[in-house]
Amino acid sequence: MIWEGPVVKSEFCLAVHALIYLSRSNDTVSSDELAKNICTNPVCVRKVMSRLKRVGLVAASKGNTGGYSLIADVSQYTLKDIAEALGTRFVTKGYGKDIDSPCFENSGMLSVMNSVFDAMNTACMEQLAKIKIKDIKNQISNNLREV
Amino acid sequence: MIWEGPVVKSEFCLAVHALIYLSRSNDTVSSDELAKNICTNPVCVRKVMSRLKRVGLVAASKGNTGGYSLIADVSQYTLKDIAEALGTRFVTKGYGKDIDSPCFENSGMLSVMNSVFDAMNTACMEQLAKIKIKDIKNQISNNLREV
DNA sequence: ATAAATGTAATTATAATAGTTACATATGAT
DNA sequence: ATCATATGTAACTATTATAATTACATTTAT
Repeated sequence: MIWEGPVVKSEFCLAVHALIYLSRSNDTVSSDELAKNICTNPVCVRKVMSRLKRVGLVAASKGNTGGYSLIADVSQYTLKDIAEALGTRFVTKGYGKDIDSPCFENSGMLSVMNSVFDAMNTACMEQLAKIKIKDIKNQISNNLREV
Repeated sequence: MIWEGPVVKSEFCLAVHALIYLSRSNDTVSSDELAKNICTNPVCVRKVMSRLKRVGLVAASKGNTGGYSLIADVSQYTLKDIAEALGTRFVTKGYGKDIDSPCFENSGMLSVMNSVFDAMNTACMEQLAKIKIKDIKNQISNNLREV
């Protein structure tokens, strides 16, 4: 059975962080090591990484010397690639929590607003398509230099 | 003292819904009536409407015959106008919940990701600038016709 | 064999959001 | 004047969403 829950922003961040960490390592990296570096939990790491693996963004190996590693040069991947791999939605659907309330089911308001949220989420994805992992890495090193 | 909390998506929806309701009414409308129509709470309505009032999108009057009413024709307002009036952020900042964790404060990762979120939120706003209240009203009536 | 890794279900803990209560203030109607 | 009824907003509670943890099955190099 495969885990198919909704994927939220923090998992997107985790993925970006992990991919950059992997790109700096020559060896495979375990979920424990990644978790320590990202200040999160190994299980959260594995949940995210297993999704990246399914889409072919990373390789995972089990056993004593196992862990995660990159398949190709990740620098050219865009943030959109990552978001799509995870199924992240930055603007969720739903009219607050009253999705099934009688006020909306007949007014059409819900579906209209949902299409607005879809359009916004698409706009987010287009924005992410402009940003490559490489760009994030460059900005980080720039920041470090300033410090 | 003025309420300055974070404004979330559901409050944006509430505002859109309320403005459309007001545009169909000739009289002033109380928060009770609006709440009933939007399936929410009168206090939530008042919190949102008081923000719209501060920006001049609606008028509010107290007393026996009081309530909310439109100042000008709201049809030409865009959804961006409403979002800005409320201070709604559709893509929040912050790297999950670990904003102050030691993993980010020195890496620059947090500020880099925050600028990504800012860019996404701006993209959302630009998308909303393309949509007028009038468009939402038209779509609703179209939907009603189909039913 | 076994130690150590991933994969994921199930549970618990925490944070974000929505709803409610309470009350101060204002105002039109009588 | 007073009274019923409206907004404005703080403080609290309830609910939902998200993150972290526990547990364990599976895999694999040593």
